[in-house]
Amino acid sequence: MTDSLQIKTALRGWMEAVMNRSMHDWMHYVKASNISMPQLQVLMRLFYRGACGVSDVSEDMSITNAAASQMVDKMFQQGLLDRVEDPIDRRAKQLTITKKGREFVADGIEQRYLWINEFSEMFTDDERESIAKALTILTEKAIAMQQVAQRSKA
Amino acid sequence: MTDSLQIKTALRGWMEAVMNRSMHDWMHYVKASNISMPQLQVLMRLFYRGACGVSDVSEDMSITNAAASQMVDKMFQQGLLDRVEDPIDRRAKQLTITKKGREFVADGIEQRYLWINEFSEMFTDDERESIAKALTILTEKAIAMQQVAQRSKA
DNA sequence: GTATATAGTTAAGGAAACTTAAATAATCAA
DNA sequence: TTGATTATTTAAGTTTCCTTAACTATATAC
Repeated sequence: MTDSLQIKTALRGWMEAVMNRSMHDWMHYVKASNISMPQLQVLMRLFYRGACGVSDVSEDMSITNAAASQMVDKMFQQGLLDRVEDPIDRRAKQLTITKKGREFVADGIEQRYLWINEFSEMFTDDERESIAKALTILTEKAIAMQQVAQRSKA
Repeated sequence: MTDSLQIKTALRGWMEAVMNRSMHDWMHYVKASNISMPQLQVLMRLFYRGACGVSDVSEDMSITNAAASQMVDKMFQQGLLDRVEDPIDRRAKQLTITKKGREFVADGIEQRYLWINEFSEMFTDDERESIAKALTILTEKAIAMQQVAQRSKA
């Protein structure tokens, strides 16, 4: 299990180095726009995980349904998301991200990843190959794990 | 430059898969406490980059000095940071994170990284070795790049 | 020494994100 | 069909974050 400890340590080190910067960059991106951090959280949920209802938002963010409803309404009026009646359960609403909302998130990702371009130039060819390979394996497993987690929740 | 593209893609894939989860986890951790997201940002700055003045906080967060001063005062009263007069320049204050503040951040990191422990069990021994090696190189360079960026700013 | 710039604080007020409580409307269970 | 549950909304009010404007105190330039 020494190997397990080694990879844990390596992962933590890497995450620490990169997370702060990334979170910081998001906050700046958000501040420069007229979208708030909580609103970004809603957009991210819709961007990455697709349509959901108002109460899914409130659950995701640990706020009351009332708060989620108000926020969603504001975002609807700003054209960041669409809100239509669920044809199957007419009490519920289906929220989907709009083109404008999707572009906001995508541009944020782009901007945050500018440093990746710079960063990527810093390696030798040997390093590049092994790093790309390692990251690919990591990413696959991370996605797999996330899917399992989501399925077991539903 | 095809190799450069490959590593860029791999990095982005990894970041996308993992960053969201991590940011989401931070927000939950913060919401469960009585510390706000902006306050966490201040704590993170002090935690990772050490002591600074009030105007460094306002610059870091892109808010006015007045706003920073108010927030710092609230956090001081909550015992999250210390605020003493700078002996060299008596107009300025030196802000440092307290034990309580440091523990809050450290516990957040711990909690957020629980999944890393689970995640780390998912690899074969071969994978572990190459991944740990790759991540170590990545982390070194990331830290080096950050330090250069900070020095060029000062 | 006087003027100017810099670091921080205080006051007043606005906008946003919450909360609880009460209401509406659709679904489900009997 | 009646009663209970569920999804969402609305209203009223609180707290936090932030702003501008005015102020204090120290440092710096001449």
